[in-house]
Amino acid sequence: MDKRELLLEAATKLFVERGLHATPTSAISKEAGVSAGILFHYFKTKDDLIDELYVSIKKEYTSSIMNEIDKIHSDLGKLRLIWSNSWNWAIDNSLKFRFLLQLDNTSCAVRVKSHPEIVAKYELFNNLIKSYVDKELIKNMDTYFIMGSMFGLITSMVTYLTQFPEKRNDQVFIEQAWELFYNSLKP
Amino acid sequence: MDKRELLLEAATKLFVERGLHATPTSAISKEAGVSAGILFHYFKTKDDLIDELYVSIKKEYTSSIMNEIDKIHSDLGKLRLIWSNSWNWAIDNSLKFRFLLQLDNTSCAVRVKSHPEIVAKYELFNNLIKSYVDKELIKNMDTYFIMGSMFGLITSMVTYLTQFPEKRNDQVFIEQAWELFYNSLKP
DNA sequence: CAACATTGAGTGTTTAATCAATCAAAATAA
DNA sequence: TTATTTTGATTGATTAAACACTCAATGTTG
Repeated sequence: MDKRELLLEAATKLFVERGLHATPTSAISKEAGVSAGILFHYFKTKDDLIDELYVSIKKEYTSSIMNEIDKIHSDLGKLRLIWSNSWNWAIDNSLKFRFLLQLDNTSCAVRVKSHPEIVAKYELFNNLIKSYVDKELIKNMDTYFIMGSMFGLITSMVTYLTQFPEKRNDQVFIEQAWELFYNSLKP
Repeated sequence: MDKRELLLEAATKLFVERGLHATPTSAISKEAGVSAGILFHYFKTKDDLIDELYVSIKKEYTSSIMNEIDKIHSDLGKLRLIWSNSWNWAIDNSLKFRFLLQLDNTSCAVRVKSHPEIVAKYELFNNLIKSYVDKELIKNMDTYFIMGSMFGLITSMVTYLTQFPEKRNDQVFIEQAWELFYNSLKP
């Protein structure tokens, strides 16, 4: 198996479990089952590994948000799909999601928080929101504020579902959470 | 001035600016303007310092939430005060708030995330929400989910206001943000 | 064989934590 | 009051361990 990928996976796990400050590169290579030296063959430095890991996960997440969006035609349906894409990805990839959360709140750690591909995905989403505002489907507020509160609600939903996993398939809960989200946006 | 306090302040600043993994104890004592050794006079280990810092900040935050709540008598007024107490504290103490965010998303780092005093404050808040649910003032959902989404929205509001500080005194924005929050909770 | 992947012992540096030595101030004794 | 002792705060040089990263040697593949 691809050792680079093994290293990234091991790093994700350990960074989330122990934090950046308590995961030496030696622990990462050990967890990945490879030699200590090979890490520096694939990543120039530990910080480079962190950067690349962050960017690759963020890409994966932002890509998943718009998944199958073209299959839905109603505006509200699209919004609901984005909502469910978001929290489903976050729960199916909770380690990766928690890694993002951990790093999004430091000014440091990741030197490259934006990346053309990621920015483009955000722009796509932002434009969709803008069009919804124009159609008066949602509140007329700064679209970045709207995006932010959506991510805030998704984070809280993921935190909650991580604590109570049985609720994930509880249709009543899912419906209520969506309503909570959508009501916050309605004009 | 109290050197213990100086150390905690310096640590907050550096942890947020550089992250836990990139702030040696020597940097903390230097920033605080004290000797390297004194840190270990006040805190047994670096991890102890992190723990104590987390608990003290969390206490401060949870205490601020209910500030002057007894001066307001209407239910909705209380909820709105809690909302504004929360985001005002977070913005007035943005370093401390970002430190909390940073650590709340790691399973590690802080070994003591709960503390009787903190838990008590949460319970107080939780009971208030419960009474609101009973009065059908807000949605009938799990109160912990409601609390969580409130913190999610506050976090996003703080992130936004940090980026656009001029909005803090924009009454239209403040009103819209409150409405966004309250609409998400209305039955 | 050539090119690249992989190893793990080795290197120099940084780190948390210690500790003997000062210092200031308070408590006690004369 | 003054002299003496005790206490705890404070220092910074020191230490032992942990760390990121290197590299010569070895393996693998086409």
